Amino acid sequence: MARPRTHDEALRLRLLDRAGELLSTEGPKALSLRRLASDAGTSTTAVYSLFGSKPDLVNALYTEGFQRFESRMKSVGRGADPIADLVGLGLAYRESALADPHLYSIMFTKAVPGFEASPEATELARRTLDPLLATVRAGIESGTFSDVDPAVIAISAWGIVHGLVSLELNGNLPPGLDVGAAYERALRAHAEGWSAVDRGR
Amino acid sequence: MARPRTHDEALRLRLLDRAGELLSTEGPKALSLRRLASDAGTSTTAVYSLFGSKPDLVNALYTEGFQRFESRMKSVGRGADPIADLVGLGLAYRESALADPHLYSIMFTKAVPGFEASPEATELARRTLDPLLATVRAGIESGTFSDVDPAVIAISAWGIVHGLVSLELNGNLPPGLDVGAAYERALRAHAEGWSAVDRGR
DNA sequence: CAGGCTTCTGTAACAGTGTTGCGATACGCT
DNA sequence: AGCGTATCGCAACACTGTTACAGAAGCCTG
Repeated sequence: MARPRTHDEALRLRLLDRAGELLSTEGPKALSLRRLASDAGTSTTAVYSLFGSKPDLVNALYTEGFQRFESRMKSVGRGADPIADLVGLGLAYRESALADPHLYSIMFTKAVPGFEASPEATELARRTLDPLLATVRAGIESGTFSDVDPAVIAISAWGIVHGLVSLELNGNLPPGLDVGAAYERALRAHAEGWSAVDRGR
Repeated sequence: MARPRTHDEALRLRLLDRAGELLSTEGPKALSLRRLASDAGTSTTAVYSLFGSKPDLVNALYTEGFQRFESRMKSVGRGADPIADLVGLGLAYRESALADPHLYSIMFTKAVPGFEASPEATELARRTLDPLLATVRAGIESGTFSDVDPAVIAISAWGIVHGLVSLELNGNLPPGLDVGAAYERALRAHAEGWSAVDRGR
């Protein structure tokens, strides 16, 4: 046997970087293998040796996005107030999305038509919710949140955060609105809606 | 002059029907003009006379989707309890999305790469929120909701509803979860979070 | 009823896409 | 040193959206 896996790592990174750049500046339509390869100074075949196919390349971006996302989520600590913690996670979510909108678009909206996330990537995405689940569980234990299935509260929180960010990135929100303030306010109202003390049960 | 606008209306409807069908059964990738025209028994050029381009055809589906959506939203009446009304609107939103998932995907997630909604279609989409705004305003007037900018509450409600439905349609929700029940519960918690009486202000 | 103008539609071409054989190259191991 | 294999570049295939160019079809005017 001879020459097992050389796989130019520099080229791999260059392709991924350029792919993200194309995605963010000109959208998914502009992400073509020929242009990508040409911009990176190589040929389309290199992409196939390095990644396998275009969906596989997108899958690499997908995991990259969720890795950054996971580290941001983990960096949000837990304090004394579960409601504040929940709001903090939501704010981190939005910051993450605004920091890499093009990654967000392939992570949560199917921006690249043929792409399906690999099982490993899907598992990584699922694991991203763990900090949220932990915060919810802590809030239930401390009696702050209603004693329901933690998954339900976590998904509810994920839903409002994801929905608001999607609407913002899609340009569906009315102009002139202070998005940041409205966002935080909505998150707080949502968290308080799950609060047990306010409703006396 | 001669032969002003004949524009076979039957063909137009046939194309739209088949386009929606292709979209729902095989996804956006399978929606090609050649196949669409072939299935409808005509040629690709007909699509260009009837609609203008592929994005314009998608725009027709987009408006179609929002028209159905608007009628569903309008059919949700207002009762005595603004919280129940808000939850009712959210349930109608989900039903609408589940009834036409393929339309939903082009209405809210950019499923077709090159497509941008026309100004008229965008205005129609904006108007869809009017019932929600009216319900929120009524709730503020009756003292049920906090006295903040109605747009903020409306967008918050839209956000959680849209987010949960997006997650559901994307398959991001954990298996084994009773989605309908969790959905309704989340909507109720959210609405109660905006309730003024519970928080004594 | 005939003619002509306009609108529409089908064929075929163009540029572009993802993907894949094929041959050549370059590299790591024996 | 040289063999063997992984990688890469070229070119082709089948497909996409779009459009130039005809031909056909219909409606209004005379």
